[in-house]
Amino acid sequence: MADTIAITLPDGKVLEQPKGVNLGELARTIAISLGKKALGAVVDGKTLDLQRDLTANASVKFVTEADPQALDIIRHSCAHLMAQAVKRLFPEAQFGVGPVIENGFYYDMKLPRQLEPADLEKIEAEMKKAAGEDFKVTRKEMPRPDALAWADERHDPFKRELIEGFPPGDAITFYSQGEFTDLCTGPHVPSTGRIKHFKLLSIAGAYWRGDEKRPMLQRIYGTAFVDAKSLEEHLKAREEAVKRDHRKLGKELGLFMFHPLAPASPFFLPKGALLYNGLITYLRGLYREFGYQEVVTPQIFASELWKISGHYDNYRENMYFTTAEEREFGVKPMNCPGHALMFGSRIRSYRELPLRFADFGRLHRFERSGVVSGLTRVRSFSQDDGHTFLAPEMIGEEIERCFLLQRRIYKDLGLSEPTILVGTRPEKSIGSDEIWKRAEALLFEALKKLGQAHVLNPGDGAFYGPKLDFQVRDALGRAWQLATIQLDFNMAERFDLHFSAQDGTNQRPVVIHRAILGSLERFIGVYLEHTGGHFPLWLAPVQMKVLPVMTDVVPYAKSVADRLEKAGFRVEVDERQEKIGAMIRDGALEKIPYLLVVGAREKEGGTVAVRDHKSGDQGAIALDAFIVKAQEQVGRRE
RNA sequence: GCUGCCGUGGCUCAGUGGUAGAGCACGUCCUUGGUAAGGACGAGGCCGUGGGUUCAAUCCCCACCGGCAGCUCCA
Repeated sequence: MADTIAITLPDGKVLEQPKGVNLGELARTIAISLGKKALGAVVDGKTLDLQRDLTANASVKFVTEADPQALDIIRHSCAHLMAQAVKRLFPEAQFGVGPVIENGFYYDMKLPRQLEPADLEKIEAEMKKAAGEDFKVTRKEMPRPDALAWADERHDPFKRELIEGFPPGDAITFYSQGEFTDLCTGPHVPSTGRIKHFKLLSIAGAYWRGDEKRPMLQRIYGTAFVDAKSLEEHLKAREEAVKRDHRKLGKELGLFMFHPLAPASPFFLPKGALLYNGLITYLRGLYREFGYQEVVTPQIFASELWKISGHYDNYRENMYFTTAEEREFGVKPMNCPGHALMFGSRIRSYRELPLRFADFGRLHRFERSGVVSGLTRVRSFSQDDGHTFLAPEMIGEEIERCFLLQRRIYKDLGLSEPTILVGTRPEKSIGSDEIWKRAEALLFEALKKLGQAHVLNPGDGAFYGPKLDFQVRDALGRAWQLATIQLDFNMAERFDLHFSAQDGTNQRPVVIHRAILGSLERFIGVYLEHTGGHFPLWLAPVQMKVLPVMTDVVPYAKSVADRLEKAGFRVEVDERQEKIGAMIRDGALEKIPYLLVVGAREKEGGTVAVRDHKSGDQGAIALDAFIVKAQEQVGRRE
């Protein structure tokens, strides 16, 4: 009985097999077709190669192209295939790491010369060749000294470093395909012929081990899919994403611009300013509802403030400084210290709490030149910033309030669900264990109460308290933090803030920092990509444009625009002597929600022929009726 | 900041060691047109900036400025 094992299949069937049965053979035993289709197997929850043997009872599910694990296996093997091709073309190549990432894979390598885009095609061609040779992929374990010898023999210091980093007792595994062998834990496809649908995408630099003090390697990004259609779709989606790039849309729609004399600092053009201020007006309405009081605070503070707040020690290299009358001043990178000064400017009572300050103040941060990008990472911006000063027992309720505000705003703006990251206590932190535990528990409680999905990000809290970050992705799949809710047990201490509690004692307030859109700039960037520039009626910089069919009706078009303006809409009239088709085309390209065509017929009947940017020609409707409908639509924030 | 790439009319982009082109946009004129581009003519460029190589540089080299991708960073 020791020489057989029981294998449980996904359908519950149990197979008795000799001990040491090979997974590939097992697949063929179950069905010839499965033997052909299988790429690997999930054994007791772990994904393994088909060449592995089973020595104990196990539950086994074979991975075919239909399974989600297939993609990872294929991509990882594709990274190896790429390395094999590179090694053929550049025998001196040294390799770093080549992992699977969200939409593909990459491999870092040191090459004798800089790669050019044309090289990708050559490498790809070589990959196709190696795949066509359909090498069997074999796994073998090596003792540590042999593994190190292998790395040295290949003159591959990076691999050597990786091997040295492994725990001494562990088996070190290698995978070979044809003439190529690589250090790897696998799993991999059974043979290179199984990798069919792939594409190399880009070349970039990347520091060895992500450390900017270590050498920079060349990184090739690529992707692979199980079938041609998925690959095609993915490549197409990438192209589409480029069309939605907010920098392109912002230029095309005349929303904002940049100038070399103010690097990384957006200029909002009239239409962009309408959008910007429209968002602020909207937020102000909510602030009244949610109990925030807006304040206006200085732009520049004496450096003493930044020494109190800790920015001078921790954040100085990201700040702008100036000296006047021999006194050093710093431009604010954040609003919180200013708010702390306001809170501390007089004796505070528990009756005033929670005290909520909101601030749209302009912030400046010196971001390193390589990190700035469009509206998503800028040096001059404004946040929908708010700080609540409150007694510790109010934290739970206040967090919930922040959540309600966030949900309301994201719903009104039609944003997709953000990923919520919970940053818990980092290694370097201040405050007692008790208060941290309590604060973290309160965050989790609020998440639970509201049924919010979230991801744990252990140790990612601020040094002064735990936080929630709300992440969304831009058109190119890059993640951006928009909202944040942070608990702060530090500020009251540093600024010596206190309030008179009900029992007559002085107590330290806790501070909650929160921003819902994050920065207006970044939000507009992400929102542009989210909407593709098709803003809802209530936010559109130009909500409607009146198009006269011929010059005779321009006066009527103007009177229509006048009525609409009086009804509160942002309207333009196309007075060019163009054909109606051209006006419609241009209006559509400007992504204006409503185009109102007026000719003799409309003038006669006091109507407008409505063209909805989503559904096209809607026919004529009385102007009054249109105004009512549009106002209702604005009210619904559609 | 690091690695690489890029910088030509307002925009999108061709192009060449002998001081420049297209389409769109713009202007004028013609056209009075009904749901995604009517026509003709015209104006518009220190070819990012500064050095160098050369008889000659928008083109080659260097530096700087700005942008893009990735890395690192985002208290």
